[in-house]
Amino acid sequence: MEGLTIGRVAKRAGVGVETIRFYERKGLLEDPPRRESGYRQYPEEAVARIRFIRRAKDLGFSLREVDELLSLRVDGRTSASEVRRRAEAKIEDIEIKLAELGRMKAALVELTACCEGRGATGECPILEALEGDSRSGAGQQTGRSRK
Amino acid sequence: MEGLTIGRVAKRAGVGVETIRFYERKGLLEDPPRRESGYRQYPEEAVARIRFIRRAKDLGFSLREVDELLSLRVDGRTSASEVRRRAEAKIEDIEIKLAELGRMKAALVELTACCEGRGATGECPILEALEGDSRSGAGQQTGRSRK
DNA sequence: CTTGACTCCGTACTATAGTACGGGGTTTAT
DNA sequence: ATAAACCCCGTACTATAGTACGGAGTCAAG
Repeated sequence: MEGLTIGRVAKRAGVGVETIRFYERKGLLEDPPRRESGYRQYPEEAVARIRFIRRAKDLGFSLREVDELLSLRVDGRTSASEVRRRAEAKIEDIEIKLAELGRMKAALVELTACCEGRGATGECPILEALEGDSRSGAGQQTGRSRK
Repeated sequence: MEGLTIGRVAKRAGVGVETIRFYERKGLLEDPPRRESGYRQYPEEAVARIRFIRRAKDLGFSLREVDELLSLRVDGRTSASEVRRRAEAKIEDIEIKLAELGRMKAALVELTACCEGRGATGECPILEALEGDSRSGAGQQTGRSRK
């Protein structure tokens, strides 16, 4: 047999068959070749692509954003400088997420340390830890953050 | 005036009024005291709490998970060791996210460097960068990751 | 003391990201 | 060669996270 069936791809990627068809409809997965019967035939790479989609989604990227990430390549329609610009924008997004996650982790670490000592914590220890620790959004206003 | 109105909280937190009522219904925000008229009166901290919800959500946590994070405190119903256990589990979740984001960032950095040089990139540079770079999920299987 | 902005509440609607269903054809293992 | 398992497609349904609506009451300024 030539290529993977949708079911095999689904199993390897840890998703349902319907999810793959859904991603295809959404344009996140290009339409794979078919055999005469109409059955989809996937190359091995499809699995990595789906795993990437899943991971990115769990990191708070929407499918639209994931698509943007996956489309970052130089081709006829997109120049190298354009790709570079877009990639840099994404890197910035990621750096923000990294910083936020770092702060959140620090707050939780502080919380576990705190748990060690006394028997009861305050109203909302995470927020307290987050505020006491460093200020970068809890203060007055970080600016317009609505889309 | 005593406390903030819902509209003021919304503006400061960068969300709509309805979102705050929604979070209240979901139990993410405890019901604030009211004045005789029925108007909600929020303490200053409510703003920080809402900002936290927003940030955590953007990091890929569901509202249920955010609630779990916010509920991590020692009180009558929860022992210190239990809180510690749960906090540690969350820290692990975060560490996974941090690692994934780090890998994704590295892939994008590689991509921008690549853009510098030649004029066109491969099929899907991000996935290529992710695979060539280090293997930690692209290989065989990281385990059952479906819920 | 009234007018415009704000709040109340319940209900309904929207977008996103899947999941499930069902009637059919196809593959494959026995 | 036949049944179990798999795949096709379109459509419909679900959960999550909001958004919008509308009629009524409240507040703050002129």
